Amino acid sequence: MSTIATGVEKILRSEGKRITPQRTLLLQIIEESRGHLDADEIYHLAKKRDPRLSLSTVYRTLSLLKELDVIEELHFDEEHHHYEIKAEAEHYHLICSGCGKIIEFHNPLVGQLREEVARENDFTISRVHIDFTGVCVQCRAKE
Amino acid sequence: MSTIATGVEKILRSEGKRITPQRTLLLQIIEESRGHLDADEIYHLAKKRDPRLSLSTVYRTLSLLKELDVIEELHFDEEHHHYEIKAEAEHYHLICSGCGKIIEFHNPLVGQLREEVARENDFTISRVHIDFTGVCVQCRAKE
DNA sequence: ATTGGTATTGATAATCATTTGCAGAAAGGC
DNA sequence: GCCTTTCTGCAAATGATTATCAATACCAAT
Repeated sequence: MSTIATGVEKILRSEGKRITPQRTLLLQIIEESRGHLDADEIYHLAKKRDPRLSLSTVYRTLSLLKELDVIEELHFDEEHHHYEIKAEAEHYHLICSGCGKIIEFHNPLVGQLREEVARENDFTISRVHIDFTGVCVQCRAKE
Repeated sequence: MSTIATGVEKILRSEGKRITPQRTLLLQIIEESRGHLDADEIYHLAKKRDPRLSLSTVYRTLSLLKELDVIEELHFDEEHHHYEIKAEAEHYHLICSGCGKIIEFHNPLVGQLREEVARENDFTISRVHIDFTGVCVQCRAKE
């Protein structure tokens, strides 16, 4: 059913990995909730559907999916990491320091920036990581 | 002597904080080594000059200097953090995945990008965080 | 200079997120 | 269904960072 999950099954198979209910469930959780959950949140959401699930499995699955390039690990200014399905289109994050809300954005200037910086520094850039921290409209109104 | 250290002393005093040899030493280390050290590296460097120094003091001083906005804590794709003197001019990082080298860069496009994104999303942006991961010339040659 | 009050230190234990070892459970090719 | 090998769950281990607490040392006022 879900486009991403079926694609991932192929990748798993081709790597000699197995398709287990835990992996399927975790992938669903990450996919459905479209966004930026951390390991513990994923664990609790998944546990509602499979109470026997262990946190180790969450971490192991997360690192497997990361290896397979299915999800991406995000390092915001926090102690733990967040994960999201690796989208086709690159995007970046806008984080509200008031409410913690995370907004994704795109902008063509990023491409230009990337090219310029690569040229100026003789670098082959493979990953772009941009996040802006600030205050959203709602939080600004509250202050 | 060092411009930064003397400035920091004022800030410390005005906050009722004390100036201790440990703090002075740690600030020197961070300042001298111009760059992106992690807590443990700072600890070992400092310990050479003051063998009685404890790791706790390193962490405490680091978080104090961060509060005072003297240094900045960087979150690269690693488990631990890196620290650097907060430069007047904002800059961003280019990280070589081959040798770990970190290059700082500036680019006027960043300002444009920031403005556009702020306007489009109704955000007041206060911090910009950009890092590009890739391969430097030297490492590319080796492959 | 001495003192006293409080911030700071070093050593150690505690915490939090994440990882690992191991024995039993279960995919999936035969 | 069987058998091999990967996975899982649990518990214990790890690595980075933070908290505790008694001892020490700044520094402002005497």
